[in-house]
Amino acid sequence: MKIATWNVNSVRKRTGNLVSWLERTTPDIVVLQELKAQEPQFPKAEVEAAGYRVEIVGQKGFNGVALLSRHPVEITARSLPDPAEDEPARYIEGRVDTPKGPLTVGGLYLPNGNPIGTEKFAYKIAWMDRLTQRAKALLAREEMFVLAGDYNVCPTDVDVFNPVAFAGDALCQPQSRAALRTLLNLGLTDAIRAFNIDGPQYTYWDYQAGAWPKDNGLRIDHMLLSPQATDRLTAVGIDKAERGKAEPSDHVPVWCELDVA
DNA sequence: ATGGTGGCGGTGCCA
Repeated sequence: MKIATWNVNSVRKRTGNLVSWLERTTPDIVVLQELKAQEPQFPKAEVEAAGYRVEIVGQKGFNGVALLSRHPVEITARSLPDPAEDEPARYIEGRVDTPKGPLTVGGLYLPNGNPIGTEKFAYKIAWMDRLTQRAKALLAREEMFVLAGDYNVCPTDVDVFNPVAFAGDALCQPQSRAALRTLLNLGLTDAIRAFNIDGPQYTYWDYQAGAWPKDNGLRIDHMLLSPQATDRLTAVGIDKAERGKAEPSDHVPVWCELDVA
């Protein structure tokens, strides 16, 4: 069972890249972020033609998440619990059956939080607390789950090409990192670090200032696994080559494989 | 060289 996450930065602009990547890499379940589209604007027919069921939580112009699955899926949430009336489209969660029991996949687009010292940063931290509560509820089931997406947090300075320049950024704040550790310390595993214990493993390169050719990247897209999922984790990857293609997203896909045969 | 890029929507906001 191959599970992937990708912040596509506008699904309409990325339809070609997305479909060719789906057809080439054939993940079983994919969560997408930053659709920047409402549900009717999503290229559903193209993605279905590639072999996927499509579930969308859309929003006009900003945010937007989706869950794609090659298998029957039950959507279990379209936001984190206790959403505000104007809750942004940042979370989707589904459940599929496997020979080893149910697998839940949550797709999330965590608030950026810049600039620090504003209500935007407070909202980020509050959203991380809500995500942690959701993780606790899922952990109580003692089943496989994966919380995947754009976390907008660089866990450590190793995950930042220039830690000094980013010291004041919301993605690198001690409070942001502490909130991510609180989530991890529930007993979750950062899948990429389970196979790559050190060194840069970037998933994002800014469009500006030649960040990609200079490899000035960040690791902000993560897959956090429950113990039951971690027990079946066999491989992980970052599809870095997507960043070098024409009209790329500024993020690349991150994936993991679980042996549930 | 205090800029630079990209997406949305049709101006400035967001990342």
